[in-house]
Amino acid sequence: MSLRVYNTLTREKEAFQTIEPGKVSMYLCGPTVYKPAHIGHMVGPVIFDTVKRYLTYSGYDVTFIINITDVDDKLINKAAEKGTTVKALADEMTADYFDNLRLMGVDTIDKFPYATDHIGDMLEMIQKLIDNGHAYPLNGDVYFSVTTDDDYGKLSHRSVDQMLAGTRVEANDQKRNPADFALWKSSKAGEPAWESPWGPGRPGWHIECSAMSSKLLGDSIDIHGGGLDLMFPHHENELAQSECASGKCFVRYWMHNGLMQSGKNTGKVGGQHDKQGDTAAAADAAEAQIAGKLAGSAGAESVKTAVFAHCPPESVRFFLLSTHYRSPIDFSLENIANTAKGLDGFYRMFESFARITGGSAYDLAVPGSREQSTSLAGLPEGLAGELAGLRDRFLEAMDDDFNTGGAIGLLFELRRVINGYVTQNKLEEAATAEQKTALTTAMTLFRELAQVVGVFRKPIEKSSGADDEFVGGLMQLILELRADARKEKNWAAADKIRDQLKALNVTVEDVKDGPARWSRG
RNA sequence: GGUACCGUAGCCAAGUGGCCUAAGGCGACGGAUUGCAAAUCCGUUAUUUCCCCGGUUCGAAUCCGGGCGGUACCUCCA
Repeated sequence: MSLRVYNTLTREKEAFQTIEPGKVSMYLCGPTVYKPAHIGHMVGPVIFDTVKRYLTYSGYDVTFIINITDVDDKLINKAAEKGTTVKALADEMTADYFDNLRLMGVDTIDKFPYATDHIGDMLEMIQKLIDNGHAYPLNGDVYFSVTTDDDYGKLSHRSVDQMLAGTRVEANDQKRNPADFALWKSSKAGEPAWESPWGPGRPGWHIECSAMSSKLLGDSIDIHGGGLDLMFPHHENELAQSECASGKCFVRYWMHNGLMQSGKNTGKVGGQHDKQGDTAAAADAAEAQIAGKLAGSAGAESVKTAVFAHCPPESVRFFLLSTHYRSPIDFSLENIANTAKGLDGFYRMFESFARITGGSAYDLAVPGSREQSTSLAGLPEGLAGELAGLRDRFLEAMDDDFNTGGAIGLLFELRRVINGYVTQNKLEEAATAEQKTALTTAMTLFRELAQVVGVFRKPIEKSSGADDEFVGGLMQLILELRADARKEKNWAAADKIRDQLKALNVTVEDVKDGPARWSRG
């Protein structure tokens, strides 16, 4: 079985074949950095980070780029509103975006190009489009002429006529066709401006992605990703510009992820771009609600304060990946809490592993490629068979258009197999060297597959309270007193201590021999 | 109005022509274990069924048609 990818252009799953053997170029539309990142901004990066991980694991050499759009009308307006400069605002919001990506475990991006660093490339592309008759200047602006492109509309599968049918188009426009879109906009006084053959101005939306993609990855790339909301007009326009400029196929596989929605308050919470006026307003409203619900305060707020304060980033990542990337996903605290409960079982498995082997599951040397996958030789036959079967199913799921939901289901099954091995052989009580080796091998395979989807890579920060010397000492004392009571079969006292601690959100677990375990939260 | 997507158990969710007498998680119930718990393991939890109605097919959750319900997009400039 080999990799198949759903291509928005053809609306079909296609066998994955790269332009250059063994190499993959990926471009994902990043944010316009005019406000703090919201939870919807994290969807695309997490998904495509996972796509890159799997491609890398499968042996490809992947180059992955996410752009930062740091010049745009909204940015200009917002900066003016806040009494700051466009640059200062963009820098601040970019830093916030990066912070959130890091917390989500998104760290496979090779480069974040900034639109303002590539104005020259954009001017070049615009000039080329004018030269070959696909664009025309008009009063200091430059427009792309959609009627010169026979293919226009092939991505979103609609014709220019259809698009105009439902919209109120003001006819008193000098554009050749109402559907023509701006490549370059003349600037008004006080606005950020760059010199151009058509006078001072700034790039239109869309051109930055075309220019940077072709500059950094070449005229033809393998994968272009983004939220479903970007399919039209953004990607359609990018596609038109790029192919008209280069005369080559712009993108082999267009991949669009579903958008996040917020429970009852349905509607878009956010794709990767919130560049359109009306939808941005709707997104703001939805976002304000979420932020309000989560943080107890209204208004747009960064993910790290609005969301991560309530649910660990790993649970959010796991949640995003537990459904198919093309499906919409409902964001709610309840759903995340459900996911978090599932994760707890994995963390406990790691703790059990540490008790038995004396080592951390996180420190295992994990194979980074499918070819060098963990060897199951020497394992008990039944165990090896089960693990091998689950690995095959996991890879099959990922090969089928990155079915992370199915793959994560297999992670749960893997957990059950490992826990079963531990329980059946009573490894917590005593384990032979051979059994420890077998357990370590099984855990290595688990981590190998988990890192493919980017989870369980680092120990989570657990506020167990054990790191606090005072609390630790206190707990030790309390549990010793309880152990004494249990020795005397004074169950009333022992249960009272355990119940009262439970009321304080401290869970006590008795262990057959040795001190009881406790955890907080 | 146009263009798409979606509708699987109490909830989340995979599966998109036969291996489906439909993964997995959460929850619930029963058992092992425990002084009792917790954790873990085992079992049960959609049983002419995959929103409804028709059709294609030897065979459909999966394809086609029609309903019903939900969602998104139809830019910038003005």
